[in-house]
Amino acid sequence: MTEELKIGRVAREAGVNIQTVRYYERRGLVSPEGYRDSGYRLYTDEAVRKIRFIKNAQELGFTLDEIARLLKLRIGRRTQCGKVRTQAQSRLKIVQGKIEALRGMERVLNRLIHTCARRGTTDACPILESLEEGRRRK
Amino acid sequence: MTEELKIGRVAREAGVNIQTVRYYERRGLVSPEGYRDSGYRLYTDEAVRKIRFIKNAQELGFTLDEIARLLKLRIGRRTQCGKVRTQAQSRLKIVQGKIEALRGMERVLNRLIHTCARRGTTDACPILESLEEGRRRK
DNA sequence: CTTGACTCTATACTTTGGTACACGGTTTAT
DNA sequence: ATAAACCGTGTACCAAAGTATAGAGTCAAG
Repeated sequence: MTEELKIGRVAREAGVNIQTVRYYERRGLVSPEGYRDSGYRLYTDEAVRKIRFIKNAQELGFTLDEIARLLKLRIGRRTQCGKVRTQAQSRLKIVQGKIEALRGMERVLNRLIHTCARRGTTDACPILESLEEGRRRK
Repeated sequence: MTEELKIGRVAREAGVNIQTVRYYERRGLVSPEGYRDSGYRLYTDEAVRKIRFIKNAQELGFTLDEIARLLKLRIGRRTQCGKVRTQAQSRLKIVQGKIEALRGMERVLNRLIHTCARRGTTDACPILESLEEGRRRK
């Protein structure tokens, strides 16, 4: 069976501060499974996974509000499937846009690394050439 | 020839506030090409492109400090090529990591959208299954 | 059965990335 | 030549996402 964890353990395993765990609870992101009589919060390891997810998603430029919406994306017996699909589709577009932008960066960085190996200088600010798809070009 | 732009125009074209442009200058991200006698800043359209880059990069989870480093990545006549390559390589790894994570999200969202179309419910929190590569799996 | 490690709530402070005045000088279009 | 629209510096304020601290209660290992 999955052990019950107290907040300190959860924080340590997820690599965040204890206050952060409580902060996420206030923000509606991660709730304890239950409470002890003393008021101590009790978690399962799902909480640890959630917090790691949050941290990763932040690195990808999502805000806590967006992350909350991502975490709530699931289909229950009673949930309107249509709403979930709509949400998921709009999130998907955002994700795909980010992937595209990052691929632009990847391409430019690769070029920079190789240009470097052979001849000399690059122009003014090579990285600018990424992330500019679909704007006026010249 | 490329016209000279005053700060208001730059801000408008890049879709940010004038104060933001000055803020970026304080942060060492975007500098005017020169000044008028009156003290007015004068820019070229490179500034507009830079600011758009900054905004895009922020959406991808980069901080202003990281973005400053990205913008400085170029090979000059006198620049140590090795240092630039090292930097570029480490940035590249980060970019590729983000792409991988986003692909995980993409996969899960796609699955969710299709699961939705056919039968009913998904498990507890499907999105958690992305962004978890290389940790304990059960 | 005590002592050190842990937890609780509540409040205050911090950092990052901006925004908003206030007050005064400059440009430009009529 | 003058009003509307800009720009300059300086200072203050804001929101998001934490972090820190105080004061008090709880747990668990010897």
